[in-house]
Amino acid sequence: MYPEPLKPLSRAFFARSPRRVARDLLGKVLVRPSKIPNSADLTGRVVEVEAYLGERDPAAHAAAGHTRRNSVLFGPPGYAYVYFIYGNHYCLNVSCEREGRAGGVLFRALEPLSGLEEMAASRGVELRSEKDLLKLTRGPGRLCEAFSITRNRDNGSDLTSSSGNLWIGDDEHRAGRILVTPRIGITKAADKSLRYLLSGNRFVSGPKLLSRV
DNA sequence: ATATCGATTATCT
DNA sequence: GATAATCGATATG
Repeated sequence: MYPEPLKPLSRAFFARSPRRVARDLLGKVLVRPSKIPNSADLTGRVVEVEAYLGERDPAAHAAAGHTRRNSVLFGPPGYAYVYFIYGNHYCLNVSCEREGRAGGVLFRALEPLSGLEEMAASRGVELRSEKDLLKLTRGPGRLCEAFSITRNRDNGSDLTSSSGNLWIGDDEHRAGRILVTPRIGITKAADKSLRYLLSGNRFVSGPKLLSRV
């Protein structure tokens, strides 16, 4: 299934700028141990992320300063920041930088690898054709629903521990060509190019990249 | 194919 | 009271 066994990423991996963490997260694997006995863990390869820079980034939740909601972003690196948005969806980030300095990376899309049936059940979709795979983890709200990620369960959990119930692994997969574009779904600082994605991967969210005139 | 809009709630002004 | 790091449904070319 994987080129190499999955090894959790180190704390030091996340103790860097969100830009570098975001770029290096492409190709890594998000892991949710299955809650159903004897069934496959939920795993997906990271194919699209966005960097959020901290208090000086108007689009970042940290821009408002330290609040109860965003406190994970100001804590140590490698922890899950999960928030609820539009009354409907959760989004998953991982904290970066160091304690006291906010920064994070938003997971925008995964390529599902294992546990697809359980993901489909959580998403309420039927897997009839190849195209249905795109409904599982393409988009930040969708991937959270597929992995049953909620604020109550997952906000503040350590993503560097393979004994935790959500973590990020490295199987030494080589990421392909990386594209950098402006972030999407935001209104502030929408011009900054802080979205990183694997070129040509069909699980990347958003409109297809066309040559703009 | 792209465009617009409603859902539904935590958070902040 | 307004807004939001979204999604899915509906409308229209």
